[in-house]
Amino acid sequence: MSRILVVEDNPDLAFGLRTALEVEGYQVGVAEDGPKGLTEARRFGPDLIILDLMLPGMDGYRVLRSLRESGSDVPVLILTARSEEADKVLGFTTGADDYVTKPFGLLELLARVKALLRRAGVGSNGTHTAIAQIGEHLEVNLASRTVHRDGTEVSLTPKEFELLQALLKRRGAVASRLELLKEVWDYSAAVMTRTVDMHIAELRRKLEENPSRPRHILTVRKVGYRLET
Amino acid sequence: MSRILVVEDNPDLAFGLRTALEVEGYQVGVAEDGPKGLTEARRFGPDLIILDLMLPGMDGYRVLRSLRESGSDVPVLILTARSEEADKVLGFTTGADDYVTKPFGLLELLARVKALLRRAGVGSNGTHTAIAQIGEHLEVNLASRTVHRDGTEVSLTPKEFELLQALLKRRGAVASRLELLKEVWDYSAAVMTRTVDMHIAELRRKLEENPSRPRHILTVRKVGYRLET
DNA sequence: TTACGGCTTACAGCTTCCTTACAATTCTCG
DNA sequence: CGAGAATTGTAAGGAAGCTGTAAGCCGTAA
Repeated sequence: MSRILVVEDNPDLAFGLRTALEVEGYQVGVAEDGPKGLTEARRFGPDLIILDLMLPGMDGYRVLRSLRESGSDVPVLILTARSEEADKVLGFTTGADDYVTKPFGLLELLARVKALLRRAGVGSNGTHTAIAQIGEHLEVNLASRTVHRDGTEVSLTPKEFELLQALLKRRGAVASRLELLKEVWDYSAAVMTRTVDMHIAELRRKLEENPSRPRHILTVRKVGYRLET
Repeated sequence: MSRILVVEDNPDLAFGLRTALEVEGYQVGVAEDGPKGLTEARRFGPDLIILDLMLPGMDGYRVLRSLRESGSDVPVLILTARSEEADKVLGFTTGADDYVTKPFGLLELLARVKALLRRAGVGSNGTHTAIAQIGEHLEVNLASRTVHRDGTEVSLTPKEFELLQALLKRRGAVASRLELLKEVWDYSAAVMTRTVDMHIAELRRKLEENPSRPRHILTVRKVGYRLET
């Protein structure tokens, strides 16, 4: 399912949005201020961001601007109490995709979210057209099936790339060995084998700065692995 | 410049919108009822449609629905006096991309139009260039179906040219063997055959400087090929 | 008939995979 | 805290799989 990041400092509103969005089947992340929003946008890799304009510290415009300056193309829906036309125009000019003023109807908001995701070409399973970032150094391009580390291409074998893709799909969450076996190797039974581990080691060797002390492809003992971005 | 179709029966409002949009540099078409809107959508080929919901005869929802049913993916901004949340949700569900209620601010509307065009990936002009460049040395002229390498013509067979065209359509992204078979050979089933590979080899021989070390027509193991420009 | 394009087949060469064995690490329990 | 057990990391080699490419057949058009 698609991933949505809510950047909102009001805990009640944030909770309400998270709940409503989760009921709709989205994976939701929440950040309570601007800088955290920017960090999460990179780490969480959302397909859409709902951004409050009135944030403590760094206001929403600045968040949006630095998001766009960093090359992100993720759809942004601005949520705010300011209903002046000039504010709206400023929001759109800065690179927003929609602008909803409080108080708003939840159903309308959900409908707008869905419309934005539809337009941005995100399928129901979060088919990113874009490039996924992992940490500071790694970029994964799903369309061309290439991976770049600090700008230079790293060549992965087909299995390695599929495994990375499977991890990426679950980024932040654990991928169990069985899940990975099913998805990458389409095993039906839970054959005990070290195949997954071996390919993980290979990925680490190619992608991690220090393969013996991985910072992105982490081990979850007794279960499987987790990709931290 | 982008083309915008306004479907609006109120002449004053239609005129106002047309003027405002033209000032912004858009090419504007106007239709005063639903059926004409549909006709114009096909004839005029707009990059965006501004659609009033309250139209004589055929209402806006029906226009939108039959537009989408006919396979059109053009962004649609609904413009209406109805501000009930249920109406908005219905609008989005039917396939609208934005929903603005009257009375509206002209600047806001223009900003929303611009945001929609941006998101839909419509540049400031059309996207149809007849000549495609591949690297430093190759030029592909789609209109005359010729390929030039360093200025001198390379003769491709019809199949070779179609294959190149299919790769070109996806430049940067992977084209799977099955996709290529479907598109160039219109195969329905996934017959296992080496035909694609053979023609790729032929293309490389004719287009690449060093066919055994291709720089443009790249192999993506287990999947297919990728054209890098 | 000849020339050409298009397709299949065959095989060589290379890449990729998986298994196994052993090392290293982490956990558990006395 | 320490020993043993469980779990994960990793290197290596043979087997399997994939792609590149040459050769040949067939149908069609000149």
